[in-house]
Amino acid sequence: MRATTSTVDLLNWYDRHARSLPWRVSPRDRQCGIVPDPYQIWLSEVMLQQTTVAAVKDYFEKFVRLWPTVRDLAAADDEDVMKAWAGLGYYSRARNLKKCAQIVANDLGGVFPDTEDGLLALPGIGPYTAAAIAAIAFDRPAPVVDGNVERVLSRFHAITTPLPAAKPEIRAAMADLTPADRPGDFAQAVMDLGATICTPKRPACAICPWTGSCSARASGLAETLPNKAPKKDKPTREGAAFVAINSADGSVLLRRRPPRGLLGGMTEVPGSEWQEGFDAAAALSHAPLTADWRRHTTPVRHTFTHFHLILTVWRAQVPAADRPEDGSWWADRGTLGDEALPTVMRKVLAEALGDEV
DNA sequence: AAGGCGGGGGT
DNA sequence: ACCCCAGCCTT
Repeated sequence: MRATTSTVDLLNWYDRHARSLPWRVSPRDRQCGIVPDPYQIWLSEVMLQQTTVAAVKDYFEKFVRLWPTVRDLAAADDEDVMKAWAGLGYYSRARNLKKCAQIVANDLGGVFPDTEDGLLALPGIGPYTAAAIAAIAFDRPAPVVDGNVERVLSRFHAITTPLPAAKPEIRAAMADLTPADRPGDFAQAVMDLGATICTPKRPACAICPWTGSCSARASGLAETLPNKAPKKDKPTREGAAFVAINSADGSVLLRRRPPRGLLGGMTEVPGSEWQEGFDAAAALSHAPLTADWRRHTTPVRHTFTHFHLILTVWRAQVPAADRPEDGSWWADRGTLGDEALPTVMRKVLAEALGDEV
C-alpha cells in the first residue's frame, strides 16, 4: 500500500460528501472519540451483501432496537430473527447471522475477531465482509472489494479483462491503493463513489474526485467498463398457491417451508411444487383440503435469482375444523404482517385478500 | 468452477 | 414491463 495523491483526493471528497448512515461513524464523530461498534458494523455488512443501502436502513434499525448487542442476538429465538429478516431476501444470511452471533457470544466471550482471518472463519462472513469489518471496525488496511469497488477500479485502471476473471487484478489494485491511515474510511469512500457517482449507467464523471486520474475517463471507456462474462437467461417455473380463509374468524392457513434451500425455513401458504411445464389443469390436486376453490384471474409474478415464477392463486372459505394434520396452522389476519413471509407470499396474500400484507 | 440463493431500483 | 445489480455457501 502507498499513500497516493488519488487516495488523498478521495478521502478529502469523503470528508465532505460521506453519506450519513445509521451504522456509520463519520470522520467528525471519530474526532470526538466515537468508535465503531463491531457488532453494528458486522450486522450492517451482512445486511448489505447483495442489498442496497436503501433496503437495509429500516431492517438495521429494527435489529439494533430488538437486539442491541451480539449477546442479545445470540439469545434470541430463531423464529423471531427470521420474522425480523422477512422481506430482506437471501434468508441463509439470517440463519448464518444467528449461528455467528452464538459463536461470538458463547465461544469468543462476546468479542468479534479483529483480523481478516479470524473473521473469515465465522459463518456468513466471506472475503468481502471480513475485509470490511477488519477495515471499518478495527482500522486494518484490508482490501475491501465489493461490486462497487470492482466497477470503480476497473474503470480507474481501465481493466478490460472481463469479470469474474479480473477479480485478482482488482483486489491487487485495491490493496495497492488502501492507505495505512484511515483504511476503513477509504473503503467506504470507494463504495460511496460507486453508489453515487461511478454508477453502472451514466456515471457522473464531471463531478468525480478521480476524474483527472481515471484511465477509463481518459480513453472514453467509463460507461462500458467493467466487461462481464455473458449471463445465462432465466427459465420460467409455474405453480399453484392456495389461500384458505377460516370462515369462523377470517384467519389464513399457513405452513413452514423446509429448513434448507429456496426460502428455507420461511412461511408460505400451501401450494404445488414450482416447475417448468406445470400441469395447470391438475392444479386442484395440490390443494391442502377439499373446498370450493375459486381461481383468481390475475396470477402472481415474481423473479428469483435464477428463475421467473408465475403462481396461480386459489382462494376458498373453509370451516375451521378442516385444518389438515400436517403442521400447518391458522394465522390471525391482524398479525399476518409479522409472520416470516417472503415477498412472493406477501404478493399472493395481497392478491387473495385484496389488501397489503 | 459452477450454480443456488431475493428483492429493489432504474429505465 | 423489463433489465440490472451483487457476496456466501454448497456441490
